[in-house]
Amino acid sequence: MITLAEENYLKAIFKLSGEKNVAVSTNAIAELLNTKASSVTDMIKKLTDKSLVKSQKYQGTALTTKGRKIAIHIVRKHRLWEVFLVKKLNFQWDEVHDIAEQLEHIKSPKLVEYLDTFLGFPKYDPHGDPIPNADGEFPKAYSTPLIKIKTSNHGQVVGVTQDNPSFLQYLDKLNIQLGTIIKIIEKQDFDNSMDILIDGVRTHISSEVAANILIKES
Amino acid sequence: MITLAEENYLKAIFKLSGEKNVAVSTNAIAELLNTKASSVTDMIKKLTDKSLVKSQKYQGTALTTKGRKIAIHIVRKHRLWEVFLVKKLNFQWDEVHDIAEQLEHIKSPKLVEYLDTFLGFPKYDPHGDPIPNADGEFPKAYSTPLIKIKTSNHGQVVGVTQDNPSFLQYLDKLNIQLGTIIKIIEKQDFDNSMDILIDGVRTHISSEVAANILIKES
DNA sequence: ATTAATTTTTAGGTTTATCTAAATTTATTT
DNA sequence: AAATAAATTTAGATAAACCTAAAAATTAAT
Repeated sequence: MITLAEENYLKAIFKLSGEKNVAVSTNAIAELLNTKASSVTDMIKKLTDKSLVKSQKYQGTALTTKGRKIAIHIVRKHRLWEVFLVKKLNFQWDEVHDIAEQLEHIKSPKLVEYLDTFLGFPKYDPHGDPIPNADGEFPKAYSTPLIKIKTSNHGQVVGVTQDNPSFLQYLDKLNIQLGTIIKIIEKQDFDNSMDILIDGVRTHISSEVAANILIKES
Repeated sequence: MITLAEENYLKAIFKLSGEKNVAVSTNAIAELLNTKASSVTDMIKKLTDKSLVKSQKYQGTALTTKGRKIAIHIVRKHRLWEVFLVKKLNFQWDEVHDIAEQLEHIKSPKLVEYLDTFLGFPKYDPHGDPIPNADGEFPKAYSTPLIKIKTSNHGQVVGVTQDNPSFLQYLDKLNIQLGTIIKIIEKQDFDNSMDILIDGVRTHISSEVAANILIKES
């Protein structure tokens, strides 16, 4: 049995080590979890005993295959619940994080898969982050949500992750269609909105719209 | 802040004391929560300090208005989540208890109300149990335990007062579901067991089973 | 109305996940 | 390369929620 605290540590190490699964420092984990380095050392010992992380004294900590699998599963749950909260319960996308942080710890293998089915197997969460499938595989990066594209980069619209009429009509009005070339001019940190260039015309769009447009970078 | 353990104690005391909010014994709480009487005594002290229960040494424990309000809110969440799991995610009614037991502890006032709206403000959960509204009021009760129904009378199954999987599966086997019409044919005084008629078929059930089936007389 | 049985509480421990403070190891400066 | 700074670990405590065993209070039985 994996405790709630253990799950949070695995998730934190996963977040810090990213794709490459590099070793992360004790202090980095402590800062992310708002706890003390000594507490982290204690927990790392426990996770090591359970073969969920590999750690060398003073040299940092990395997830084992087993630990990584669990971490990805928690991320999967978190992002699926976020989709549920926004798409089904009509939460704003910036209200859902803390609730998903609780829901991600609900234990029931069936629940996650039923929820995924109910939501129509979404590939991205409301923030544009990719949702791993039941096998822990992330969607291949043919496309990236517009919101994740870096300033001054550009790419082609290859899809959307929302299909309600008002959203699509709004895209029409912005002259955004499949194949449209979009360039990021400027991003606002405080609300994640952005200025983009479409056919030489500068337009401002909200983070919510940007999260639902899929781009193939070029 | 109320902890998960505290919430479970409040819910247990609420379940045991029922409508009348009578004092319940330490042992009864311990048995329901699969814990020891000494642990219950410890927790009662803590809940007393927080003004959530009132307790007299050796004389039992009852909820305060504040404690009762919290307990009812947990029941509300539990039952709304059960509706979600059965109606939206297509779980069977006998699979949802353990999951709802986890979901009921998610903290977010908005979440419960949005969920209620999403579900269309249901009045009963999949087991026929009433769902209190946001103000903690239960829909008016109109049911009687089968065991209290007089011989030769009949009525319709509108709920159960127990939701462990083996009980529910047993009901399935007896062809007893919500809406089933049951007539009392004969009662055994010495053990309170009874013979009943379901769809023209005579069946014998124990008092324990009869005590947990809610009937609307007709 | 004593005695016996049961229930409840108290006393003292255990485990999990924290913490502070001190010691140790590694990294950075001069 | 020695001294200083920073990062990490160890040692010892604490609070929550549980436990066992023994003492105390209540209830039931003779």
